[in-house]
Amino acid sequence: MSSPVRLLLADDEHLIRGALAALLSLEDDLLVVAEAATGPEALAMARAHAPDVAVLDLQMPGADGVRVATSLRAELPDCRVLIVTGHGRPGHLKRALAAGVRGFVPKTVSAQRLAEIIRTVHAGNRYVDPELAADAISAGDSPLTAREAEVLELAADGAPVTEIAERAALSPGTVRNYLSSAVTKLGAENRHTAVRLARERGWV
Amino acid sequence: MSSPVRLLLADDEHLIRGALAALLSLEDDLLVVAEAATGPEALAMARAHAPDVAVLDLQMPGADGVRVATSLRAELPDCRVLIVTGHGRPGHLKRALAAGVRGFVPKTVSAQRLAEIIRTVHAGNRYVDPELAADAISAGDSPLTAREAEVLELAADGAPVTEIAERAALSPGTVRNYLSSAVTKLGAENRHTAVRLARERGWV
DNA sequence: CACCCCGCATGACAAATGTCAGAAGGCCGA
DNA sequence: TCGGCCTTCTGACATTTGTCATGCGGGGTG
Repeated sequence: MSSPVRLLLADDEHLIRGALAALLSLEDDLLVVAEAATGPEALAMARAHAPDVAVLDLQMPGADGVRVATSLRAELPDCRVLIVTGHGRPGHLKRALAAGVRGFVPKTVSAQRLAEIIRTVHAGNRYVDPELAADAISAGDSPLTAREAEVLELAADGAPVTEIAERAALSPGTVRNYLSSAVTKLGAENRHTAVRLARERGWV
Repeated sequence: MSSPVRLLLADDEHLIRGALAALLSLEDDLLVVAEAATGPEALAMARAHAPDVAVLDLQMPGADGVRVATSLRAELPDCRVLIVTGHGRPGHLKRALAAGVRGFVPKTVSAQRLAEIIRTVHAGNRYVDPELAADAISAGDSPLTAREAEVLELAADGAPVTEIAERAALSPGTVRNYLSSAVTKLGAENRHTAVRLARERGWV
């Protein structure tokens, strides 16, 4: 047999990360060489250990999985990235693929499946959970322009228009226009439902 | 040594549940006798296997951990309940304790710690994560009246006042008054940030 | 019983928000 | 080069919120 697949595991929940490390170590062609709890930590660990495959949680403090994947792609092009996620939003998948991620799976898979998928990814193939893929396709592309999405994101935590305008360095009137067009494009009643809809589709 | 502690594991993420089961099985005084992926399933499994300790995820489809705990308390008073959660909101802890839960820990603990805590809970003691406990104490009690909380909850998804009024069978003016007082009590800028704050503190 | 708080309501006012029209400059593809 | 789209702005308007004063009835507590 050839040398084992060297893995980096990143997940902020110690319980999951530890358990996963233990389970994957049972497979004798897999070897966990590093663990991380945050985005930056994952990056540092990757630099230090140059793993074959990085298994990243999508939601982590610091920088999310996709962001880490982007940096990784630049710094360690040989390191394949596999993203695991609790609740898979359609848009995240698209972003992940755009960032050069090779695999995207929900946490509902079993450890056996995950081990197989790690091997698939390591072999240079891609793997995307069929259900998530179907969701992503049916959700379609975002109808929002870059600015509309940006302004909508700034509106996410309920900030008033003046604050959004400040943070986006735009005139308040412009902000309201973008918000208005985003709301109509999404078929929402107001900016807040618009934010929710965009979130659900992964467009923010 | 006495007979092992019989465990029920409930978590909707197969990956975590399986990994956890494997890890806890390594401890020779712990025995996983049942697993479940949803609230109702957890309940059915508990009835069928009468475990000593039920380890429940807080967020599960069907019925959340606290709901399951309440039912369990009535049907199987001898079954101790331990809740594990990803993001621990202060209010959840309070609700859980009120439901007779014996332990409450975040998923950031290690499997070793979890095993110890399971033993603690099985021995009849309680265990609450110190950090979560501190949060809960500092967050204090909800300053909202029942109606204020109700209206705030209905406002959560960005519905306009008229719709909230309809759904709550209240006059629109009354709704606005409740919203207004909730907003001032929470020190928020508007209803939406108020909803977010109340969510963070577990008051909705 | 008087008092106070809560639930519920109304009315009025100021501020924020949603919507529309119009206009200027930049960039890109036909 | 022209038309179309995106970005950015302004001004005006209707609607929705947020806030406050005030009123009435009910359920406790002292």
